[in-house]
Amino acid sequence: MKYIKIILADDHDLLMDGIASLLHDVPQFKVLAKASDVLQAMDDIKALQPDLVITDISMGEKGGLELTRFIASEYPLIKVIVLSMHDDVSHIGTMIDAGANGYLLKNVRQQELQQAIITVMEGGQYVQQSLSTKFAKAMQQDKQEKPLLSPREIEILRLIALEYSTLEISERLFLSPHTVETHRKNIIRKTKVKSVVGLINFGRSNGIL
Amino acid sequence: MKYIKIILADDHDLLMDGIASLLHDVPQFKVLAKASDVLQAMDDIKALQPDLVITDISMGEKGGLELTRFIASEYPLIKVIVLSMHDDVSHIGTMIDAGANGYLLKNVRQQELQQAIITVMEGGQYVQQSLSTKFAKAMQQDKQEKPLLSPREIEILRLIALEYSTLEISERLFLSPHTVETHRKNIIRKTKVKSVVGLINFGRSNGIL
DNA sequence: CGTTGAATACCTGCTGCCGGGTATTTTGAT
DNA sequence: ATCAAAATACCCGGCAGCAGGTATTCAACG
Repeated sequence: MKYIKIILADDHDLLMDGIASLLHDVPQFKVLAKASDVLQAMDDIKALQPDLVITDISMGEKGGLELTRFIASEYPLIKVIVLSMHDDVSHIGTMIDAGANGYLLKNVRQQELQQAIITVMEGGQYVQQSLSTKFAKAMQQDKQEKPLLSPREIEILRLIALEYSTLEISERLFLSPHTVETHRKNIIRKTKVKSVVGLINFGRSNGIL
Repeated sequence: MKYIKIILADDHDLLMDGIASLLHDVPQFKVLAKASDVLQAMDDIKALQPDLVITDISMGEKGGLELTRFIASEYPLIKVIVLSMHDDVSHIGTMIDAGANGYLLKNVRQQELQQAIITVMEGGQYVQQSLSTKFAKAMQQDKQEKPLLSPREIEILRLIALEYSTLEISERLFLSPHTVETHRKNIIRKTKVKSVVGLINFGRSNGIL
């Protein structure tokens, strides 16, 4: 492989231009295209067949996740490195599950970015140093803990967050209000929060909402 | 003025490196330093006396705002350009009030960044093209509409979002529970939401939380 | 085949949220 | 000096949310 062909996909053009500029310093990195939305990125991938795509986790409407899944299913040979603003551990797992090979924060230094690209292109996975500790801890917990909330409970939690009352939820899901009550109480018990407000906050910080 | 001396302050090192790299293309731009937190930025400003500081609105703990105010009060001759992830109109006003001379989104293109720097250094104000329309509209609204929520109401909304009950809030603010009740009811009336859940969502989408 | 967890449904009782008022004081703007 | 808005405080009534149970059905897993 002579060059590592790279496509950038991020809705922050400045960042993309910046990354592109940084990558220029390494001769074997070749930035083929910059895409600022998911559709354009997909087109570029089809047309240019890159070796690596560097994308943002939150490109407009959660596009980074979609894009990663698209690449993983359609072009499994193409590597994906995800950049993120958030050090939110739950997002890392989601992206890795979706098929990302690397996960970096946007506060990463040039050197570590280059290291990450090399590692990923050699077939490895690269999670930013400052994150790997935190992530490893979360993974251990995952092995012990069960999913905490059942699918049905998550569904109801989402509806609660959309301002539906218990009665409205029961009508929407063709359930008895009692059942919805029970679910909500179970959610509150499991998450150990005090009120609906706590539920919203829990959902946000755990990537459910 | 031979060079335009620039200091970058942003906790996303990658972005800073990128910007620095972009600015290299213009010979009369000279990046003196990169600071990844507010204190370091202040030190650098004192020591190096730049002509321009480019900073992020959300550097860790809302540091961009602090930094801008610091510069405006201590070194009024130094220009400030603010970069932001959000196209949230409310933030623009805050930063301009704090003394920022330019406001750009991180999706700005290299060319517009350079243009913004030149405009600002010539004594002008520069708000990104794609924002100026929206901003102008918001300004017009501001002349008609009032801030919707009063400072006290915002304070209480924040506490509600932190899972405090009415009673707890009243104790915390040394108020009668009745007063807190009144405030909450006024907030709900003003924002036209149905419940606390709606309040949280309102707060999130309006940058209050 | 038995057990376990998820999903369903119901009951009681209480607290706090919420909608509907009214009213005083303080503050800011004109 | 005056007027408007914000902040403070109180009252009443209704119902939803929440805590604490109990119980049945069904699918999954060993």
